[in-house]
Amino acid sequence: MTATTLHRPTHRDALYLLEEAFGDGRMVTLFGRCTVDYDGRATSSLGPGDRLVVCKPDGTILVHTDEKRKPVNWQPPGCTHRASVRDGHLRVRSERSTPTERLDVAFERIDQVTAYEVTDRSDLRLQGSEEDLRRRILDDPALVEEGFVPQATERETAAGPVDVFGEDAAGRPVVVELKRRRVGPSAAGQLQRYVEAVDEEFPDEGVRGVLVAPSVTDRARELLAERGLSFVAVEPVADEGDDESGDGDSVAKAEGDGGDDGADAGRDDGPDAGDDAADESDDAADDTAE
Amino acid sequence: MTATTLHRPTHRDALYLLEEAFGDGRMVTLFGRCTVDYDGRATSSLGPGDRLVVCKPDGTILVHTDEKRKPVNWQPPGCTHRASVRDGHLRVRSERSTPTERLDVAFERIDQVTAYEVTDRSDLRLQGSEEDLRRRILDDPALVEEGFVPQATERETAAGPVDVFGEDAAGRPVVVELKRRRVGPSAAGQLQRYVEAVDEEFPDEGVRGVLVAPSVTDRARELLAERGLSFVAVEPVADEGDDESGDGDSVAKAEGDGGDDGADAGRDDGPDAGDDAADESDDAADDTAE
DNA sequence: CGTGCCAGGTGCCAT
DNA sequence: ATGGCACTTGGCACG
Repeated sequence: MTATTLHRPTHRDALYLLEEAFGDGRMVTLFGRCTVDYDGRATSSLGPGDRLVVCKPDGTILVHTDEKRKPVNWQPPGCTHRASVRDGHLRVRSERSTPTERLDVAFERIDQVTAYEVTDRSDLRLQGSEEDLRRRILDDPALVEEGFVPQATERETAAGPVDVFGEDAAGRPVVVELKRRRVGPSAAGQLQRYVEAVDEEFPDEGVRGVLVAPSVTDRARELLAERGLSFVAVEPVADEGDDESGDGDSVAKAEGDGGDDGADAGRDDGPDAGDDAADESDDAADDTAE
Repeated sequence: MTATTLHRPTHRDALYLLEEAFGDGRMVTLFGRCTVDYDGRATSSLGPGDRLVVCKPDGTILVHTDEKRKPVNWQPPGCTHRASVRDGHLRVRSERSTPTERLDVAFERIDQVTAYEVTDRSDLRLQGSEEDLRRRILDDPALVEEGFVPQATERETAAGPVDVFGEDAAGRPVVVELKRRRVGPSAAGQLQRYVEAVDEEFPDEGVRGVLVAPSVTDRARELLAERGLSFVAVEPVADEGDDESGDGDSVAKAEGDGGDDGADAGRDDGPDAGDDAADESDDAADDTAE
């Protein structure tokens, strides 16, 4: 079996399962009413409430409430988990050093504990990063400007590595800074530091700086102008044509709303199948509840 | 009941539970073998593997593997969850607009689905933030320097709001930038922008800039020196005396290690109770497995 | 809504 | 370990 679950366990039984799971590297989720205390880079305390706690075999621990993407409390990978029963509470403690940090979760009631055997060898393939943008620039340097010739990436300077370094049609050195999304003043400052550094390497050659990004804030634009730097607008991802959507048989829809949604539980958005264009070849073996 | 669980459910049964849970604002966890595809600000795809999926009633969805603190894929609050059964897979789709993003999780096997009723009214109390540091500076301006007189916080300038603005013993304007931890070059740049902006408001008054932080990197120190800015070392949190640790009855210990720990499942670290100094008043009603 | 900035940021890779 | 920086950064406050 790959998932072992206890419902409403005693603290002692929950402890046994945690022992086993921690011992053989299984992932654990706990759900119940608990308080959370953290002390480390900062300090925090959280009163009683129902939360989902996830303990990973790599030493990560996450405490999630019913809101937000970020855990309300956590501990990063590399920590040591311990569990014990004290004062009528099941306590899960996670600690690390450098820096010294400690997280305590104290359950007064445990609704469920589950230990999972996880096997996952797949790696995420992500596109649209700054890395992609760099490849695009190298593929087509004219995106920066006509006549631009890239000569190096990640070229080291006294101010740190420059994304793309090259020269323009007139042979002047060009420093290119890439950003995959809209940039603010800090990017202008970063670019200027690079230009200044390269300028010391090539005195009197009139080193230029170009910021490549989808867009720029007003203030950053001003800063660039003040400092004689240029901006070139380039979308972070190549045109990926049409995104097909539409899913025919929508079921189990949740609006994603805090809570006070009142009376809106209508489930009568049923007959909307067969939207428009034939999208994916998804129209096979549909099994829809109801 | 506050947790409803299905073990090894059919896709159809899992779908029913998802419907209900999405409908009445319960939190859901799914565990099983799945693939994940994302398209939005970037694009990603993840091959088959065992993962834990968390769907929150606020529209958040998280896909966690057995490693790392960050979900391998996710969708932020405010999204709309839908579930359906297609091509022999249970598909959970989460979408939003502005920006348009879509996440699809396709389960080929579901080991467990659970719906939780979450009630959590407690707010996290966090200490050690920049806000705390600001209060300390205002309490004791001499931490910045002898004779410093704060006049405003978050004072607006052309370069943005200044953390603390005031004047020194000689009546010169002082811009104070606060950082709760060790700072790098970007903080120096930020402070310089502020000083330049205030300098335009008070020409010829010799506006000064002070960076207050626990410590500073070498490069940032150089930049500050070049630009005539000062640095003052201040610890982010007031001395909180002694941190007590030690927990006597450690049980269910997990090292926090990738996986290849070989033979180390020994559970014979038992007789280490009663460590050293009498720590907390925790020594009551201890119930320890074994 | 965009704009700007802090965060217990996290993660990755360099020295 | 420290440093520098990208990130589907996330989150909040403000215009």
